[in-house]
Amino acid sequence: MAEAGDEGTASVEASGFSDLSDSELVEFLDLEEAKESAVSLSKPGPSSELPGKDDKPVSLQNWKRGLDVLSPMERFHLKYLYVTDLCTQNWCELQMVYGKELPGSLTPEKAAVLDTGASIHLAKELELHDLVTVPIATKEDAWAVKFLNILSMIPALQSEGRVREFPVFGEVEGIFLVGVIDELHYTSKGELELAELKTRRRPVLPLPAQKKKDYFQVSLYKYIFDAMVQGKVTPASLIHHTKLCLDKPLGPSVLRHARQGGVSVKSLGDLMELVFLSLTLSDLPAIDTLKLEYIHQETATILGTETVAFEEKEVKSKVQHYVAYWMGHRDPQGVDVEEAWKCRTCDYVDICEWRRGSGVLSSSWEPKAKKVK
DNA sequence: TTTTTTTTTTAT
Repeated sequence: MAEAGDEGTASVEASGFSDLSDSELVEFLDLEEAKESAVSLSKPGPSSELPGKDDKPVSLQNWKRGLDVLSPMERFHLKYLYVTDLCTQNWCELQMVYGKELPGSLTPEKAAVLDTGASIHLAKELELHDLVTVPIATKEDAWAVKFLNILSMIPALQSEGRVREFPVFGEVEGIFLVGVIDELHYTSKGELELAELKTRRRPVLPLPAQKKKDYFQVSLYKYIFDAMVQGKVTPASLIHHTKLCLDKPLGPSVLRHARQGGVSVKSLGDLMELVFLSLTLSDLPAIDTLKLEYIHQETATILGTETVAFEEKEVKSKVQHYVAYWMGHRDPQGVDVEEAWKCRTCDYVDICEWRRGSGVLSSSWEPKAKKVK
């Protein structure tokens, strides 16, 4: 399968400070506020002497306030979301928001666990097919590679009965979602099954809260995949959300890869039409079953296998609720008090507004508060 | 914007 290489990324990211848009500047301001909060949380000083409150020019404050009307989609400059964004949102909406605002920082410990998981997934994929790196220069190239993958995976699924890393995309409740299905295969009964592998550092099954998140993830995949094979995800919708330029010429390495794969295509538009036809005319069924498998990273012991029922109504209403945040129809929420234990693994626990606002910081959380008083 | 990779710290 083809992998998009990251040629050209450097020049994109090297854009100068002058390119900074208004809302990007606001993000920096927000960041400073967050730092202030963290400081005042750990060592509260005399409240009237908090610095910097009145320093900002009035015009700047008004400007900032005006930009508050931007939806999170606009504020973060997002054209679409990843399936896993909504899953993180399912775990804790505020944690997801902080992750978008302050990207990057991972503890080495956590990074190592993620890395191991990624390697196991890669090894699984390599069992099924080779990987080819295709250098890309534009987002059009990147999507072209994705399309070429779909074009080769559909016949592979129908003839060999199994593929991994199947790309999915489509509009759900007004928002465009993009993701990758871990594995699709036909069972002995001839049913199309989605299998999602979850590797775990410790040899125990996840808590219900995490299982719920995983159920939601596979449910979203089915929702989008089914829409794709039913012709509900149109090239027009794809173009509308991703703002792909059909007239931008594809890179030479992408064209070469297409040719080698037996796809004679001259433009991205051609390719999209081809994908649409292949998806809808290949007799691909909707996904019949959703399976999750949990294995131990170190020993590869199977910890458990679960089959999930697809509850369309429930998935839809959850997505509607999450989308309401992204569209700016409501503020983000933290976890309920009974799920405050999630905060223990959260990188943003020190700056989290939710914890201060909802009484979670009361005696049971900070026994010190009692002593001090 | 190339998606995803996975959750701790015990002892009661």
